[in-house]
Amino acid sequence: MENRIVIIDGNSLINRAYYAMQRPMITRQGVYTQGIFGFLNMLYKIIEDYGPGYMAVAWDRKAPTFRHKEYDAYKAGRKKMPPELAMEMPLMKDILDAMHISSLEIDGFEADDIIGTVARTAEEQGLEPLIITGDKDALQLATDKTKILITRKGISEFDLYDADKMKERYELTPRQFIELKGLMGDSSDNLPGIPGVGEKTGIKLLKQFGSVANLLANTDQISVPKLRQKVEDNGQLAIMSRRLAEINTHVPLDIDLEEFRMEEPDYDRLISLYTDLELNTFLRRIHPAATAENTTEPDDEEGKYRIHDLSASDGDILAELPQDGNAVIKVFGNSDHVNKPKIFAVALLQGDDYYYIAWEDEHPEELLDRLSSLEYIGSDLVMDYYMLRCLGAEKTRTAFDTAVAEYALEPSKSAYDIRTLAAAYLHWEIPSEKDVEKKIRELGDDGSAKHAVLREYGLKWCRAVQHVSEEQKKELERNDLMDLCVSIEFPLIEVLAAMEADGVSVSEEKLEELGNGLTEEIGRIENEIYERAGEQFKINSPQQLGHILFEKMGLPAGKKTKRGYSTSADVLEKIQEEDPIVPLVLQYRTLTKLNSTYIVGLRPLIGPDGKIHAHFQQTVAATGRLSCTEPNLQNIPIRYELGRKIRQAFVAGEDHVLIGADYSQIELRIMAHLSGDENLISAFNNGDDIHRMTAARVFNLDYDSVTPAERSRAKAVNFGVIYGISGFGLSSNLHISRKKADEYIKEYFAKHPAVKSYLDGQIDLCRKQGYSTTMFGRKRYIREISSSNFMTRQLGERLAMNSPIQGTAADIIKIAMNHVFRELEERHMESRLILQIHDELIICAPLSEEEQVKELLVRNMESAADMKVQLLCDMNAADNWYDLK
DNA sequence: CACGTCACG
DNA sequence: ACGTACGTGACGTGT
Repeated sequence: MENRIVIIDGNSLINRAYYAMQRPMITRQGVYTQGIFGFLNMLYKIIEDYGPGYMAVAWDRKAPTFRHKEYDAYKAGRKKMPPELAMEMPLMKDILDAMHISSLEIDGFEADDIIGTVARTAEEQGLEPLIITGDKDALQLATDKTKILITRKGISEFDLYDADKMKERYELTPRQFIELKGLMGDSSDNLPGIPGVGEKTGIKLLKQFGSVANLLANTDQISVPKLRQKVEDNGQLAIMSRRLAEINTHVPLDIDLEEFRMEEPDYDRLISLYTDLELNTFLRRIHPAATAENTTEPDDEEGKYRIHDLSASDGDILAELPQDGNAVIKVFGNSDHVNKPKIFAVALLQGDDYYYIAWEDEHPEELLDRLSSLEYIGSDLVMDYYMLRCLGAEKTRTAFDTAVAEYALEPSKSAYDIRTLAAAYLHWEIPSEKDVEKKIRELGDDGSAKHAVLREYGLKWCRAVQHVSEEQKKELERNDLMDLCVSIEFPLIEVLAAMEADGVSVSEEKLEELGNGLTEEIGRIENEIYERAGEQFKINSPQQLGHILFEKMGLPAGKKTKRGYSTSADVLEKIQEEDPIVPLVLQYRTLTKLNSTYIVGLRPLIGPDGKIHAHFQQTVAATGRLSCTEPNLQNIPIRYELGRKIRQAFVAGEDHVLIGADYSQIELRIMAHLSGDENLISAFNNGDDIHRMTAARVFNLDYDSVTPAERSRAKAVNFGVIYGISGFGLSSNLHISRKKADEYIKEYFAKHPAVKSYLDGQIDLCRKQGYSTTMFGRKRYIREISSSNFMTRQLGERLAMNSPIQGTAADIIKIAMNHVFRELEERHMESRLILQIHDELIICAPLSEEEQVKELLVRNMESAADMKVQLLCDMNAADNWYDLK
């Protein structure tokens, strides 16, 4: 719409954007961007939806008492802008400037007044104003030409108001909206209005009297005596509130509407701003337009590549392929991790030679061997390796992985795909998988069309990986992270791929049997719960359950959640004795959890080979740990017998045995080492029971007289220390008073002063550097630590204490995995590492290798790091996971 | 898609 | 006065 002018309330929108984001967005340099991010999302949406010909953004710049001397407390109730958001403001204005969108601000006036003035002027000159704000005050500006968009649900949705819609919604004209505010006031603006008059009464009065002035002149006509009294008593407040509520549409502003006309942005500046602010979504979005003139077009040098268009079935393919060295690789295929993956094509880039191998089932036996002789550069290589390994490749060595490298640089990011990285590092636009699929569909799904598309896409991909990796190498060096990548993370990739490809054997029969038992029991309990409740309801719905327990049955409710009563296990456990329905509900929860997650959820993930091939993800956990999905094999039940039985379904298979070893107290040992606390070190090196020892020290007991209950309390204290101790946390965990918990902590630190100074030191260091570091140099940026919000800052401090410990443990077991994998390989053994559960490794071994594996597993794990305290493992063997204890 | 809940280390 | 233990993933419910 060419004659549409969009006028935005900048403060209102960036505020809403800032608070709508539940997680902070911060760049590596520590610049907050969540307000900008939300603002831009909204801005782009408006431009797309309305295509305005003109646009301007208005900002508040008002000394509070300048205009409204009458009422000093005006807006005193408003919260000050947090510094995190304040630092975003100049950047936001820079971005708008680069977009050639005018920012309007005048000392002494609010954005509202500027908006009102611009809208009035624009309307007089024949334009159609559209006002965007989160503040309902602006509704008074609506006319038949001027429309108002009010944000809803944060900033993602809008309600459109014009004069008609106002009439419909409020039964008032826009001008009467000012009168309404005069009557009801506005607590956020600290406008008093008439006490006791809200929206309902206000509208009723205005329908009768039309305005505040008319109302006050005719108070005798107010039918309700109490209301009449209130109006008469507070007439002055209403008049003042009304005056303050009215937006000034005549601020001193020279308006030349032509200055607001939409223009092409300054792409260079915008790209540099988006890059610095790590706003990759927007970088990508402006890219197609920007590249045309402003950045290196990645395609213009494509001519320099020698394209080798090959087919796996070619007799002489081996002669065509590189013999050795590094190559960028991208394997196209389908791997759902249940069925055997199918490779469709392999793309390789070595120097200026680009090889595209259309994959055929018929191919020389040596083809996979040849592919095993290269070292690879890729992006998320574990996927490529998984497919190659499932088809028989035995070696998949890594020179570089852009996803893993980026994770090392910044482990809390949400996306590490090459599209995002290419946009961030190179300003290149790589087509998305979706675009590629669409293109293939359009061309018809025959093989040659698909190959044509993938051949082109593969080269783009490989070139992006190549260039991104060069940039990342510099960054890794600058940040001392190259070593972590080269000696731990990159070698681990093929270990994970092999673990995924080998998979874990699962007995479907056993699972079925366990499932039947559960289903039967669930049915019984379900009926009993319905009987006791007197009705049927969804027991797993916290909302419905809360209604039944706390309203219908009148049981004492504990904490509340946003939506109502909390029905979490710790709340229910406290009222277990009150009614037999409570323990039944707890039991029902346990059983349905086990059944739906670990029986029903697991079954479809078992492949035709009788195995589960879970994904081990290397770029998810901010501390450096691995994570495991589809299914998560790192949270298979163990603590309680009933759930633990699920492990019976995970089996070694015929003539095989499972061998598992787990580190004993690895995190406490790491803390002993890092802090250098002599008491802890000697306790560990003496082989003492550390929880018992802690109990003796903290509760002033004799080591030998510590009871199991005391030991268990001490264990919670030890965990507390690792998690970044807080009195509240410990007290709620142990169900003791806050005071008692504080005493324990005080006593712990008194007995372990080195631990205290170590943890304090970690907080200090993190505050200075902005990140925490593990023994092996892994970093985690912790912006929370310099937050102005107390809660957030405390969280940051806990993270600063915990991350080096949890992260070092992650480093150590990764090193052990690398060593175990390599030794099995070098000794040409058939045993396979199949699982990692944070402090535990499990190998599936042929019976003939059992003894060798037991030795090598423990040896490699215990020697993975050199510390002031010994690393010790417990080790077991059995033909199923349950018996591995 | 967010939330509450609960499984693991 | 704030209202918290650290790190994950999957499920069912309800918007």
